[in-house]
Amino acid sequence: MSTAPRPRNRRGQGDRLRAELLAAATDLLDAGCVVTLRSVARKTGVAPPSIYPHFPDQQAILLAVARQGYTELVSRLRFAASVKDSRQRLHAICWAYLDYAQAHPHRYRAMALPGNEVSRLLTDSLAACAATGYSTTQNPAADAIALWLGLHGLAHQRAVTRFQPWPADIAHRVTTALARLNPDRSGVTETPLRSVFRRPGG
Amino acid sequence: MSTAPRPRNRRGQGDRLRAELLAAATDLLDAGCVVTLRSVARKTGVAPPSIYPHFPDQQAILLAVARQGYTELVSRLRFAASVKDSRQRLHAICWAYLDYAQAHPHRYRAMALPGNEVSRLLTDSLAACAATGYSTTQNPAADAIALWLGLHGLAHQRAVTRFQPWPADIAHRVTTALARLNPDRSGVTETPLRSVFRRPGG
DNA sequence: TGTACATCAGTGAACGCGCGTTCACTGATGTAC
DNA sequence: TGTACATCAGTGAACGCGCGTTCACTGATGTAC
Repeated sequence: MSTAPRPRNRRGQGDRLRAELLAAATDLLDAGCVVTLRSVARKTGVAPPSIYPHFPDQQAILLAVARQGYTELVSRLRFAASVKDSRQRLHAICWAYLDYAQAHPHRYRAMALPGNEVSRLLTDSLAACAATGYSTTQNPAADAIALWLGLHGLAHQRAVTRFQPWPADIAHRVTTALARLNPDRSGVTETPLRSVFRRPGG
Repeated sequence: MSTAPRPRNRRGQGDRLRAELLAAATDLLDAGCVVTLRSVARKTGVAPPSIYPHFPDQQAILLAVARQGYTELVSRLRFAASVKDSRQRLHAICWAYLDYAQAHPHRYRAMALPGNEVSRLLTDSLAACAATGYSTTQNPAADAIALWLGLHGLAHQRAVTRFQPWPADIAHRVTTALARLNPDRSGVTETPLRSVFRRPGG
């Protein structure tokens, strides 16, 4: 299975390799493989030293992957933040966050989340929810951070462990509680928990 | 600096080395060093092959460290669960959890938390809080998991990032919200957030 | 329009390193007789 | 009480491997004249 050798970029297009390396590193990470300088080179179809003009060392590659992942996550959150109704907007942002983490668990784990941007988006929606009376929060900024930390806990634990005997509405529980949303049954499926989750002494 | 050679265990005491290896691996992990078979052997003052009678391979060592850490964490939570008042008990458990994670951040990260035992302890206290009227939870078991995930998010993010521009009462916010505790100002310090945390547009 | 040359994009071989794991071994110590 | 022997606790040297990084290089391609 000798693949055709990767065609060399034209003159002036050298930066394309950087993008290819980044994509290869992302693929390796997502596949749960070790991201080494040599594995990235192999995956890209390039000799190991070819990486150096583009990245100073191996951890710079992983850093770039993480940064790109974070940027992508934030852009999805921003899109979710375009929902009109403040309560639905808050839910959309939370769901987008959890979806992204679930879709790319390894990538999510590798991201050292600064959280500032996430919190800012959540703060805006949370403040809007407070203004509309959806939320009883007294401090949207602080509760936005609390909400983000809750989302992170759920997202991370989902990314780390395989079997999760949690109630099906766990995400809803975490978000509504931390956002201090008033009880509102619209669109909420109260799943029968007994099937997936055994209550103590029950 | 040639240290005196480690004295060989007496006959029948061979299992002591296992404990020494485990302690060395824990120290290395806590110090943020790489835990390799050879580094553990070095730290213990023993030749690399000496490990094999005690652990089948390197990841078995790390697994044992993680398991021991989890056991220790749970025992601390159990101790915290001896507090009488249900509300204070819940807080004690949460605080013990966060304290342990903060005291051993690397160890905490290495622990693949099963969470079952943690959730069980939280469920009991949460059910007690509901009975006393402290908490408005309708489903202590499910909310205990939500609470645990929130604690995990906070603990993990604390363990991962250095600088955390979060409000000082963030732990209190996360726990009370997820435990659905009624507002109760007893013993709660409402810290001035403006100093550590900038509100949007403020 | 032709050609010499600089530059660009990437190669191939080699290095030293720490790793996990194997093998045959050593010397102390308890035990059977 | 003495002694041969089995066992135990651990060693030392060696292996093959993949790693990050270096070095001098190659060949295509754009550009100045």
